[in-house]
Amino acid sequence: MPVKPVRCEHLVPVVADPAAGPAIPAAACQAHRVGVGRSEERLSRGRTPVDQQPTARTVGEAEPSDVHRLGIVCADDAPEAQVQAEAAQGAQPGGQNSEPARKGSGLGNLKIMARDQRSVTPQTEDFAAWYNDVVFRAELVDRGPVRGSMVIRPYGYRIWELLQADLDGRIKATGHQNAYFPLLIPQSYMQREAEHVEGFAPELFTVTHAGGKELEEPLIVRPTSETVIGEMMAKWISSHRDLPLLLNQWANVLRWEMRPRMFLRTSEFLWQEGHTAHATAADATAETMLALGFYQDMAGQTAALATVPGEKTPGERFAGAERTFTVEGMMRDGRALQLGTSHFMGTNFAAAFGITYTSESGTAELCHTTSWGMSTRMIGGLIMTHGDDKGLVLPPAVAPYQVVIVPIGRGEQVEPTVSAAIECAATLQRAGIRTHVDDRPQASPGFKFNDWEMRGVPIRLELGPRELADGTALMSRRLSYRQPEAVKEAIPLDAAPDLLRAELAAFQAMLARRAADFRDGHIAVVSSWPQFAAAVAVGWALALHCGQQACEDEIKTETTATPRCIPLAGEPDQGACVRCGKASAYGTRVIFARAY
RNA sequence: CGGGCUGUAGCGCAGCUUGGCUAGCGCGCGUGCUUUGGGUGCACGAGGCCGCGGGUUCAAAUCCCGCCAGCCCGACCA
Repeated sequence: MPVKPVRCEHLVPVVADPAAGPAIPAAACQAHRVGVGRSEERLSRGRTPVDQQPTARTVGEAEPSDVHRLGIVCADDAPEAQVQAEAAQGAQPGGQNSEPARKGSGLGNLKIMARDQRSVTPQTEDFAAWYNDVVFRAELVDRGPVRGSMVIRPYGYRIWELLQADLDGRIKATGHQNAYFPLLIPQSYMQREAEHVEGFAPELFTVTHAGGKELEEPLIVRPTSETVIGEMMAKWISSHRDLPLLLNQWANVLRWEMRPRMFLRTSEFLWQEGHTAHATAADATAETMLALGFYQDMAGQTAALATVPGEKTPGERFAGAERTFTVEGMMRDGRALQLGTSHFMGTNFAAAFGITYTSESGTAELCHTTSWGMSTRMIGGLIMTHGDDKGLVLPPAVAPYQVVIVPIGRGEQVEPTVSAAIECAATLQRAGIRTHVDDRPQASPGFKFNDWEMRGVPIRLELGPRELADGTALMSRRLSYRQPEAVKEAIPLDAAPDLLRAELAAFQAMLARRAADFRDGHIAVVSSWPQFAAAVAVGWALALHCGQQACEDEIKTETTATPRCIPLAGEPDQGACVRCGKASAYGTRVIFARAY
């Protein structure tokens, strides 16, 4: 992935929006937490006569192959100018009704709750509040009863399943096999690799009692599975013929979190962890890079995220690893999010767990191991990369519903429009397009439009008497290529499957392109400390660094920015450290950014 | 764990300063009518251990102490 550096002066505010009105102090936004409505119940209760035909309602699901087909699209479908226009578009304030609420005099500003409860906090006003509004209102998650826990609701879980299916395919296609290892790990296992224990000690959950009695040896709830899997690998590997051993598991892990944040930092999260053992360091290194490629590819092709792959600096390395690699994503507020990570362990774990093999020449040798993971955090990355003031924006490849059909009609027209919608959905479904019919009788069309836009559905079709008469549907995109956004387009129903497939592919490409442009526009090559500080305030800084831990710490204290990675594609460069002036390390520039 | 803020109906809030009427309002929810092409309107209705536990008082949503939870800012992290 090429890093296109721009000069510092090209940096722009994260979201340029002169129309957004006065900024409101974050403290005042307290009042703004948005709760979760009951529309889930509504969905299940709103039975209509037409609904007795169960085939049609949210008909089926696309085949995994369709997901891949949609996911891999060319990024050049949308002309640059349109993409630029979109970027500006995304920054516009949300729904039509949010305007009156935002103006208002001094006192009004303190009472933000005066704003329409139906719209989300604008990103420019408070990005964190915006994020919270979106995850709850789009019904991706709900809060669990225990601090730091998260309930992933059906709409959010479907996104995870789509990501999962994509990555699982990539993992299996390269010869890895899925397995499952236990949640509970003897405490002694954790202690065998010195750095590993030390690194994880502050975040461990420990089980001290079972069956009403205190355990002789406490159990650890896995924060990651290197230790159990290492133990099993030692048992399973004896000859070079057993290598490489390529394992993966989909699992939950628990790590105590001081400051939970939905998807980004919760005490329990879902992930995939790959664990492999190899004869040589070269093989293991190649594996490490292969896995990193999974994440980079899936982030770019499927999630439409813009990333920079690189190596972690020693201070950011995984506990127990020799080298750690990462795929860093750029969020719309200019912060970095680690989307996937891949570790070369050398022989550290092999030595700790006795993972050895007999070589061809008969000598006993230590294996070289790797591990790599991608978690539900990726969903947070999706939200913060594509979302706007109307709410979520989902790339078609991971959208639970790629198309939502809103039947429109009153009185006697309800039945025919709803059945037409259901029929249309069935056709699209057969064409591999995930389609949903919103036939809630009590909600007005306008409400549904806003609702599905908030939930990020890429394409909406309106089907009313007029369309029925001439065999068309009115299509509108969550983000359009044209201005003004509200433009709707009539499409012939009989050509809908092909047309929509193309639309979805174009939409996917447009998002990927937009994200890449945003990333490139927010990475600045900096050569002085003031430039550095300015750059990390709004985006990423590409800087020469001495590599000293103390210097890193100072940078962090002063700017809250940390080294995110040493880009793999970084051009050779050296000189004075941007902070302390000593000779630079790493042979190339390092990305510094504020991170999640 | 430190600093700041907040817990009253599903959600958003008022009431608390100065203790006392039946604890209110908006949205949402239910029923009926009316409506439906960008967040329909009207009527009626349901819904509240006022975060939890103690204390002061004739009397506590209101005052005092403790605890718990959530949000924002710092140290940790996929």
